[in-house]
Amino acid sequence: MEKPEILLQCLNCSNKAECFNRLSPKELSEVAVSKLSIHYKKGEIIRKQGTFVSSILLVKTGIAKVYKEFDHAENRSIIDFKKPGQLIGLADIFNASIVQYSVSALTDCELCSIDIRLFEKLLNNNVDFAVDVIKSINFQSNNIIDFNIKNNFKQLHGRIAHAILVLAEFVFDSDDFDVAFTRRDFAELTNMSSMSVVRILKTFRDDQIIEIKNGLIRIVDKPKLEQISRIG
Amino acid sequence: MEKPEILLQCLNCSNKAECFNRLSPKELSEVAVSKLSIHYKKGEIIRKQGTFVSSILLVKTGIAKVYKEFDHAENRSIIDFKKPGQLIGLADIFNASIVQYSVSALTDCELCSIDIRLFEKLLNNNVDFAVDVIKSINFQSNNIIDFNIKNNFKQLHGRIAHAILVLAEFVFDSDDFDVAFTRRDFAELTNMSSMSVVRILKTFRDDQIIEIKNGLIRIVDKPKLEQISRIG
DNA sequence: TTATATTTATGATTTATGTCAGTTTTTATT
DNA sequence: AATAAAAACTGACATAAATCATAAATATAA
Repeated sequence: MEKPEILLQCLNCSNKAECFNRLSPKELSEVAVSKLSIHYKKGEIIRKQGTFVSSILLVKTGIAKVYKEFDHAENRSIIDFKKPGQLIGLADIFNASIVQYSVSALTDCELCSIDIRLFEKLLNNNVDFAVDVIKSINFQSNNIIDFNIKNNFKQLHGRIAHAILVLAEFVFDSDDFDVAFTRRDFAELTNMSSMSVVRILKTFRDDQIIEIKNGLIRIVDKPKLEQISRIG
Repeated sequence: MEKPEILLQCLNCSNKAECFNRLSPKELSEVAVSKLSIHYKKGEIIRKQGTFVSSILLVKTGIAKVYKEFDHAENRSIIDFKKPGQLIGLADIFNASIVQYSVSALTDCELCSIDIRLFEKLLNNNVDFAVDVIKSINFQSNNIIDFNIKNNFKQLHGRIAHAILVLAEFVFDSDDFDVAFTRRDFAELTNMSSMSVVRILKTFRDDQIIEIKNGLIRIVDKPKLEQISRIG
């Protein structure tokens, strides 16, 4: 018996989040038939803090940034990035029914949207799935907390060095960024003013620790960057 | 048929974490017979970052503080507090097998220790239990992240005001603290130097926003404190 | 292309916060 | 009660970092 194409789409998806491997074929087909595929352009808002939770999203391509807003969005703080294979919205599960963090597209993104009721049903019926979700949630929040604490202990130079290293290793998967990351993004990630970010990126460039071409960063002297991150 | 006393202990425990209500009597009795009851004196280390995970702990009485250590413990950052009914160690589940956060007794504490293997077995066998654990984990980590971001946006006066309000509302459950919270604790919670904490608590006292008697804080002018927290 | 908005850059200045050194008070221990 | 140890306090000082003002460079739209 031939499987319907729509099921194969999810079955063969190479960017599936790990936990979906715990679903039975029947469960996965439920996801497959009801999921929505959406495309976001760079800068578009994917999920807005304060709205009702309606879905869990899977990043298929692109990178999304997760941030918290305060005081009518004048103040923002970037707390995480989502790349292919990662789920957006796990932090909202069984918590409030209100979205906790805004998410926007750092690059063009393709996402799959899964109805939150289906997702919670799967959790309630499949303990392997639930256990894997616990694993993901813990992994994510421990990383967020860890980044924040390390950031807090550093002075500005160390913060930027640390942020660049983390972005290279865990977000862009390369020392040669192909994603535009603005000074303001750095500021919102590291809790400093964008003026200071400008200044410090400048000194890093002058000292030939990084290169900036067309607004894209490339790490030139990684050991130096690691040293600055450690001591500063 | 009479239930054995040891089972009743857990069944009737008034400080049980919510998720244990999802366990069957048989499962709860497994916990009851294997759990260990431990007493810690104020200041003692309950759980040490970097060691192997061996247990999940339930706070029965007292308050514990959760913190992260860096550079051989010279730098510490308090990230959470645990009070009766709350579980310690959920962040370590299915993550690494290494304890992520140190925990020490802020006051004398009575804890129940549950073998991590039993706890993970229960998770794997009881989906209602697992779902409730997801709920707890999300609740905790969202609060930690929220506190941190708010703290980061404030200046020193606002940080201390915010910290005092959060401690009163969510940790000590009273505007009249009965728990000694040192200047250094404030510093490690709000990411500032203890000298600055001293100064600011002094101005709060001079301005009759708080009272400090025997080292214990009492909130006198809550609206003022809220205002400082908001604007500063 | 021009026009407009956004981002980046830079110097001068102010402010916030940490550091250091010394003193007093409180807490713990014998 | 006496002693030691830790915590809290205070002022002077240094410095890190934000703010302001303004210009240059890019990106975006008409």
